[in-house]
Amino acid sequence: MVEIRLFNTLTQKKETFLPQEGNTVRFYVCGPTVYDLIHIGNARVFVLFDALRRFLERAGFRVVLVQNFTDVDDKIIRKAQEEQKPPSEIAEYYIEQYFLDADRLKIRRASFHPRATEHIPDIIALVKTLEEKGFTYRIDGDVLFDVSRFPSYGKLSRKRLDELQEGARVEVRYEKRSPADFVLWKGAKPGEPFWESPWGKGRPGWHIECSAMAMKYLGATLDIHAGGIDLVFPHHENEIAQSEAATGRPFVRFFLHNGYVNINEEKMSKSLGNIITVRELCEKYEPEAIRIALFSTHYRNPINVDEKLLVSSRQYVERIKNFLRALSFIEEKTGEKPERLGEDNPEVLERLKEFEMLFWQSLADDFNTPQALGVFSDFLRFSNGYLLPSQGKWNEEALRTIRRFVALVADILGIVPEKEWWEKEQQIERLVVERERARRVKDWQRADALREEIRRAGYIIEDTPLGTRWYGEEENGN
RNA sequence: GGCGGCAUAGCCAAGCGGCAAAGGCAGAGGACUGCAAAUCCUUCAUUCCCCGGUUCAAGCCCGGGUGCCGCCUCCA
Repeated sequence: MVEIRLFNTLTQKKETFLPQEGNTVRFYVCGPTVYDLIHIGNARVFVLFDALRRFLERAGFRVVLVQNFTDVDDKIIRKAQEEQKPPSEIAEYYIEQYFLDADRLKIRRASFHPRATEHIPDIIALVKTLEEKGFTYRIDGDVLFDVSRFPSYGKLSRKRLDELQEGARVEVRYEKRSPADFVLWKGAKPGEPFWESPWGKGRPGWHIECSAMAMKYLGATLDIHAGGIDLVFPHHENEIAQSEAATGRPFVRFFLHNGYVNINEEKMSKSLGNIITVRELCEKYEPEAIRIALFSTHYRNPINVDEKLLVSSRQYVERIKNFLRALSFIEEKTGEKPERLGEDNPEVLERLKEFEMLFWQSLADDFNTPQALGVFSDFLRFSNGYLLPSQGKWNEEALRTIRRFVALVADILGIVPEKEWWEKEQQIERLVVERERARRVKDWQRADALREEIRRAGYIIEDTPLGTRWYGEEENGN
């Protein structure tokens, strides 16, 4: 197994990754606030860290992945008021929508998807601990965290409290002791959802839920905590403060943050009105193409999503499909006639193993997906050449190795079209067989007519010395 | 004001001191083919924003400059 290195925001360096204990990886990803459909920026986070998790699993680790839902918060309450519905209904609805989109994008379920509202007692207990240890103070119905009591505050984002004060142009509704102090428990205003607590009716503050749930499911110290780079400050900084203040132990060993998604060179934001939802993206592009687009830039760099990128990614999916067709075709033909199976071919096997190793190394080096895609491209070209019908003979182990590598890539990156697509393909087979019959009697007119019919179904055919293959034409989305 | 990032071919994008600068998309030529498509082969940056420096050796390190961008405020 190769050494896995990951860039740790805490140290600003690539470090060798190993779990704190045994081979279990305790992995927490900040999930969505469920007040709207998820957008491509959210998708980058979830696709990325789901893939990292799959990679770790293939590397032999047992990964416990926790991804929360923030299901009580100002934005949800606002939306609920606008729509005249209870906040819980809004949250429930968008959680369902999240899973629809996530499934569509082939994002696997986390081990746990805890919700803030289902962990109120845990949150209250955590705030209480902080209060008992003297890290809090109260203003009106709110409980605040006193950052001055936590000397290493700012260690993640490399900010100093005095600098924060200078730059701060925050408008506060009351006098906090420091602008960086943040709310742990928020007193309820009329009409807002609330829970009973030692401090009266209220709800969790903005950061405390992640600490409470992360520690509940994963223990005091996480191996990996991940999210978008915008969460570094203040969200993750605050999580560290409150968690470590409460437990006296390090909260996170590796902090991983991915870069922004820009749309047509602009930051994606509500105010610019350039949000692209996963929902609308999926109408135009298949999930594999979207994933390839997201993987085409290293995760820590900003990625610019535009039509060009998506179209180029779609072309790449077409290439993978063509390769899969060629592979299945040869597997079939060698299955039919075992004499087409040749003897050993050490150079081919060696080459294939090299691709696998390079692929693995790319991902092990701070999850360098663009490089991994490069390796996969080289593999595709090599394999396509090997699978040329004119080769005449193929080695059984080589074919198996090719299959195995594709399965590995599919399993980790999820960029290989799967069953659904393949089954659809089979429907076309009848027509192709019929056309072959026509060609055998040199009935070109009939053959071309059949080709036209196949083309209308969205497929293009190709004649080879071993018989006819067929390809999808410019398939997109769905 | 404080902190950080990025600048590589028409477009996208790896590269983290060492043979002729990955890969994708687009483009060009060839092979194969009844036609066609796919595929394969070849080709496509004497050069990595600019200027100095370190080194036997630099997109890769150091100094300076220019240009983008982000964070410090809810945000993935």
